Amino acid sequence: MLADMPRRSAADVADSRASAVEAAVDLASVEGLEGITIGRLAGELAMSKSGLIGRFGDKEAMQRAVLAAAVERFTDAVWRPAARSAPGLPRLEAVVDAWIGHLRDGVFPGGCFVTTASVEYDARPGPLHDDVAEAVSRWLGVLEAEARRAREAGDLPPGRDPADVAFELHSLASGGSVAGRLTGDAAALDRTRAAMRRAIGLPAG
Amino acid sequence: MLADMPRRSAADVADSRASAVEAAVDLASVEGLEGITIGRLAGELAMSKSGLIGRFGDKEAMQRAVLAAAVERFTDAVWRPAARSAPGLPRLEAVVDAWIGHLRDGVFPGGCFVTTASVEYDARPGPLHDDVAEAVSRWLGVLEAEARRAREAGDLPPGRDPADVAFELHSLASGGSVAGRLTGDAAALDRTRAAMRRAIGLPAG
DNA sequence: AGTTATACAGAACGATCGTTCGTTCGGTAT
DNA sequence: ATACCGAACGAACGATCGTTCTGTATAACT
Repeated sequence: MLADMPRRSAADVADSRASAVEAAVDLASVEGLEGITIGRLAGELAMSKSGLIGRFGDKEAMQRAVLAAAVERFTDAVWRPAARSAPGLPRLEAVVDAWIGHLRDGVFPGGCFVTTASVEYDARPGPLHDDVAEAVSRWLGVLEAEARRAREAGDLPPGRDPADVAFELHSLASGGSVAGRLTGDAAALDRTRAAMRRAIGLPAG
Repeated sequence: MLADMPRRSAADVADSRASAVEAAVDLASVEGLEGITIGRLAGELAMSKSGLIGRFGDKEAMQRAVLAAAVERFTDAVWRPAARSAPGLPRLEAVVDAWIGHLRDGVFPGGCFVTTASVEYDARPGPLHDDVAEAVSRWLGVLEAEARRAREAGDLPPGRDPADVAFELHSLASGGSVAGRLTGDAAALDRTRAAMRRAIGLPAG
């Protein structure tokens, strides 16, 4: 017997909390993690403020859960598909395509969630800063490892620092997504994709 | 006679309002343009909320004035010094150095102001969105014109689209500044500078 | 000197913020 | 059948939000 199992239907509970978090991810991708309001979110979910926040404890815990869910959504949309490609340069190429694709498909209604969160907390200390920084660092580490494998396979110039490659890919995707969305430049994602491919020595095609 | 001149000492009035705006720029570069609070700002300036907001009319007008001042500060720090270099590639090179330099020097205590504002308003319509978009578009236009001159001088590959170059430079600076600040990567600005130089065909040095 | 306009303080407005209660209700275990 | 847990509610808390109004002191102009 599982002594610490939830007494109530586990599926229902998880669904309720998970759907709240997913709605909050969409809202926060537009308004920012700091722009979330318990009242507004509760209104959209047709539940009471106290009922909503009771699931998390306090607002900060909710924000952290929302961030974690957004990272998960990004991983599902970008990393998981790309990880099916062969390690090294092919996988980096697939990452670029999935990355651009998830921006084009509107996986986050307000643009790249992690970028929004990065800007919100890059100059403000606290647990959320640390969470965002940890997520970005981990992603950069993944990219760097892949770039290193590509270099070892001879698919990148030997002088090219894998950490530089990772950082450049991230900067391009992050900055390009914001600028394109802001100015309404329809070609922005194409420009970004071409620049990212250039960064890993691939033809623009 | 100047019929519509301010009745009060024009210099004093301008100073008072200007210093409020400058303080607000510093605050907003950390907390965001949306994170500014009339109460907080008034407290820092040791004046009343009503006295402060009376200078602008309402909060949105104040935010627009703050944004305009931040753009001016960026122009002073980045464009004006670089514009002394010869048009084309030399000027682009100077822009890169001034751009990185203003980030390194902490011209904005919370990182690049326009990037913060871009993220805040890239998914939210309104006058502030339009102001930010206009500022970014103008800056991209300046970069593009310079890239075009560089290409005409034969300092850039003929196949390279000047708009692509401008967009890539902006993406790198914007995204790199945020990621570096967030993760505390001391080498981030160097990486960004190297990537920006690569984007205009210059050696990393 | 008298008049006028302005800058600012102070107080108050309704709204909303995040949080904390006490209560109710449905489901599970004993 | 009883006890209990957890989810969710409605109501209220003090704090703060942006805004408005009123009074006043001061500077500028006649």
